[in-house]
Amino acid sequence: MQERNTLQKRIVHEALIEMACHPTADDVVVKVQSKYPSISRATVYRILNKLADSGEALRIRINNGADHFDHMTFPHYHVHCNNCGRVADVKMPVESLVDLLKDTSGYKIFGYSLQFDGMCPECVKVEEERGA
Amino acid sequence: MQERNTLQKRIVHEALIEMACHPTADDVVVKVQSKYPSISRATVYRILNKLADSGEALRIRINNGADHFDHMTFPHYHVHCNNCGRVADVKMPVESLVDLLKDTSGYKIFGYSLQFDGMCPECVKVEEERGA
DNA sequence: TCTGTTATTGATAATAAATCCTAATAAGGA
DNA sequence: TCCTTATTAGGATTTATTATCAATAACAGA
Repeated sequence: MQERNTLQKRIVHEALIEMACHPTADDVVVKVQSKYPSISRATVYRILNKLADSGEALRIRINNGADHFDHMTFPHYHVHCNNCGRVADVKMPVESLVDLLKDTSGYKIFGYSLQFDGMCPECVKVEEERGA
Repeated sequence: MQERNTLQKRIVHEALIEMACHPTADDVVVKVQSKYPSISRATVYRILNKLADSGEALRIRINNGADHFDHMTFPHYHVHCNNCGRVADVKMPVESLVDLLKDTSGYKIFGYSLQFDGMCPECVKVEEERGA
């Protein structure tokens, strides 16, 4: 038996899809508890992590604050307002990244951070040796 | 009197420059305390934050762990190894981002996150009104 | 050089976010 | 239905970081 389809998983995933904004885990807890008061905070965190790991959701890390989550529909980027803390989608083609300062979306852009996730050559090697 | 040039600031900044890796705040605390045992953890955090705010250092947020810091020399990106947790520089031109999967650097790239920091139109407006 | 102001520090308490722990629960195969 | 075990609830705990505040020390001016 691999993975179980629980009420909690369905409700959390559904809540994330419904929330068009970019909620923090805690936002999701509040939302979900309005429908299902007995759900545990740890459960919501666990399910959100699983969704993020499987690629069904995106985790957005913000300086000086909690992680935000985003139901993945299409590849896109995010702007974080340093003032109010809100996170919004950016529908900007990657190619124009270099023209950041000319952005006319109404956002004042101070900077950006790009981070790759993967596995370094050393770890790839170890993994391969273990597999072989 | 604006900003004071203290021994602590000099030592922390110097340590960050010396550390070619991408240390966490705690790594820097350990390093700095080897030279200057009485320095406080809070002081190191405070100074690192100031460096990051002023653009002299870069804060790199990693899933599931402490922030890493990087002495800024030139614009570049980072790879985080999901396996060992190490962070390394990526000297990849932005233009080739779309060709991620063809990357031949030896890293297995699973994904990336790009995040802008700035101020949203609503906040820009409020700021302007307050200033005027 | 001495002195006063105040930015900064050290030490520790406090906070925030997320995870761990474990008994209880319930999904779903037989 | 029963059994196995993945999953949950709920609180305790951990980890990273910040707040607090008295003590210290930069540095401008006398």
